[in-house]
Amino acid sequence: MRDGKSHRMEDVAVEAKVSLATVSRVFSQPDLVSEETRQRVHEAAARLRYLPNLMAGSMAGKRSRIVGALVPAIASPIFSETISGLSSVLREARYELMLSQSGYDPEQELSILQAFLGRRVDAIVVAGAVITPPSRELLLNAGTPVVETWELIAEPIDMAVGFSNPDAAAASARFLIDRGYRRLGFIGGTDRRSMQRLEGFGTAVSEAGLAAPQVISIKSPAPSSFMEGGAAMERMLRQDQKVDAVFCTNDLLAAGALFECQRRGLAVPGDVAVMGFSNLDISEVTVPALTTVQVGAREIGSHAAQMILDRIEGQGARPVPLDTGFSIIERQST
Amino acid sequence: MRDGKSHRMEDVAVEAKVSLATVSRVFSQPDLVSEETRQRVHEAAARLRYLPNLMAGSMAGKRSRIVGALVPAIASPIFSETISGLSSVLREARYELMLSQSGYDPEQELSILQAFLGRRVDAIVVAGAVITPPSRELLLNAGTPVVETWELIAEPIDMAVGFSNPDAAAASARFLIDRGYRRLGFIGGTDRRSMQRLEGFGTAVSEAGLAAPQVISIKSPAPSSFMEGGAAMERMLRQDQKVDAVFCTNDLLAAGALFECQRRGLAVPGDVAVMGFSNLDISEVTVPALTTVQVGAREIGSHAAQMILDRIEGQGARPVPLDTGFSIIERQST
DNA sequence: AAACGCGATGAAAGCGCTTACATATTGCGT
DNA sequence: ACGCAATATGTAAGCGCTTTCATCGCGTTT
Repeated sequence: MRDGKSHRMEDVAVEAKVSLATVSRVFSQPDLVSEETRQRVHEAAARLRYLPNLMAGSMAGKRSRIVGALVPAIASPIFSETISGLSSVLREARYELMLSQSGYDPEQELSILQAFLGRRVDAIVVAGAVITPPSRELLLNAGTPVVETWELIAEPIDMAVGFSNPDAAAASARFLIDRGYRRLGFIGGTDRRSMQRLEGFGTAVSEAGLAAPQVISIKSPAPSSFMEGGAAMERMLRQDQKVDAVFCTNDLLAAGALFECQRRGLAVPGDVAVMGFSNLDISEVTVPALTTVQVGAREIGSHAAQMILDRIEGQGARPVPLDTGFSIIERQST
Repeated sequence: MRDGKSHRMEDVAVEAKVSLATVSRVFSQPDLVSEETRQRVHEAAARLRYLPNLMAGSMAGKRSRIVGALVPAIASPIFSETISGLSSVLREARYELMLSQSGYDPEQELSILQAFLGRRVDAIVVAGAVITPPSRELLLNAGTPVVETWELIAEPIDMAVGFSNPDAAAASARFLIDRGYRRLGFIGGTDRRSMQRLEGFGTAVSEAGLAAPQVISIKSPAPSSFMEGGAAMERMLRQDQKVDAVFCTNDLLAAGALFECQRRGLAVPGDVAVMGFSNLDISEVTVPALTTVQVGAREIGSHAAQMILDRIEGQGARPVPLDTGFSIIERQST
């Protein structure tokens, strides 16, 4: 420990009686070094408990081996599988994840993206974030690879991996209609993805020749809590137009709605059917278990990571948006 | 854009007709620069869309302004509030969060900590991780500030913020006993915190002169899913010794257990009471809502962040472990 | 035996910042 | 009017790596 500081590559070089450059090669391009030297260097490094300073490495080399991920809220389970998938694949490739939450605030969003760029992350993954025009422009100018997820953006900034929200919602509507439900309700937020789902849902309903769905919009910036689902279901039930099935834009809302029904002694699906979205863990265990839409949250994350790696390591062209699809999982709530 | 690369401080210096050092000062110690120059530099920077390279800054200065956080699983809601609290406070102080998951694997844990140290993070926060001896030794030698959370470690590596798991569990046992329950069950994992809770719980039960609790141990490395709670409850009910109240080491297990009871038509709390731990969102909305133990998950995170900041910015001495306490929240499930 | 190619190593020039330290400028007391 | 402390700015030495380019042996080729 040189005077309280950790050892540098040069200390290892001295210890192993080779040059600084050789030590560097041992760690980053081992084939260029003879077996014997390589071993000597490794021993010296171990003796000194040497840990390469990757920041200095990033500085000299071109890459930081850090990927920034931006989510609306870290504590929301909606995106956590995606982040987990992202993290796993990145780690394996020796990249690290820098994570930040915007709290649905456009200014925070911009400031976080700036911080990421300032740290010269090799890529940025945006999980269902707002992406306001200033943020968009910042990213377009920066030239850093960007992956937008959870939707198939019409004009992505760069890369995209997700599924068609309108299609998934339309399929859900048709599913409910096929099951015989006729008076549909829709509970969702006001964010872009919710609106897209509403659009698809509404279209499918009207194509089936049914009355437009009863819509309960949750104004909260974070339309994803159990409580809000419960409150929305309460409003839904208070309406004049009675519904026989309610589609919620995520499983948290759906579970909240389901619990609200239980609290009121309503039978699900007898009195009203409830359908969720995302296939979170919770949907599988409630009683009744929730019919929902599987969207491969984790795969979205791992694909995003893979796209980034392909782009950085190979110099592959920009891939087309990747459609991860969706499928409806039928359970007992419908 | 110098030939595809982003601008450097020197470009700004030229544009503003000042020296490199002055530009640096404008960004890091603005008081040292005259109002007029400062403005000129800011204008030049804006004109060039200059974004300071914080990595280079970290390299030259002493700090990376990055904090590493290690959790067992990113997708587990148990620690996500803690991480969120951590992230919020750090961001405000212009620090970034580097997040990684060990997947309960000691080797991963070690490798992640090495990666953090290699990146010269300014501090490391460990959220209820395993901390195997090799990891521990690594951190002890590194000299990087470390915060261990979610328990009051006897000999922390460095700093600690959390609560007494045995005490919290003992209080839970006494709570159930006070409510008249006599044949208690305990559902938990085999990780250290679960074991501590079991110990506290058992002690309180025996001090009350009751028979030892029926224990169902979940061997899974990630003892935190709804499914596991359900399976454990099923085993519990299949035992000879009948129980009238079951304490679960987290709300996910408790909710899973509750749903299992619903599935079997058992009344909660009539036939069996269920109590959880952590006060996750879910505990508030199930029917019946779960009695649980509030542990201030988010505060643990924000306190950890504050400790780190105090330590880094001030040169405060190592603070004593911070006890964030706990409190029992009585709801309808008991 | 001179010329050549090749693998292994070293020397040195950055990467884009921060920060002493040195050097002007300015205002002020006397 | 002169000296001195501030105040403002510039100069240059790193921070710990990566990487190009040059060098040095040596076994081959003709």
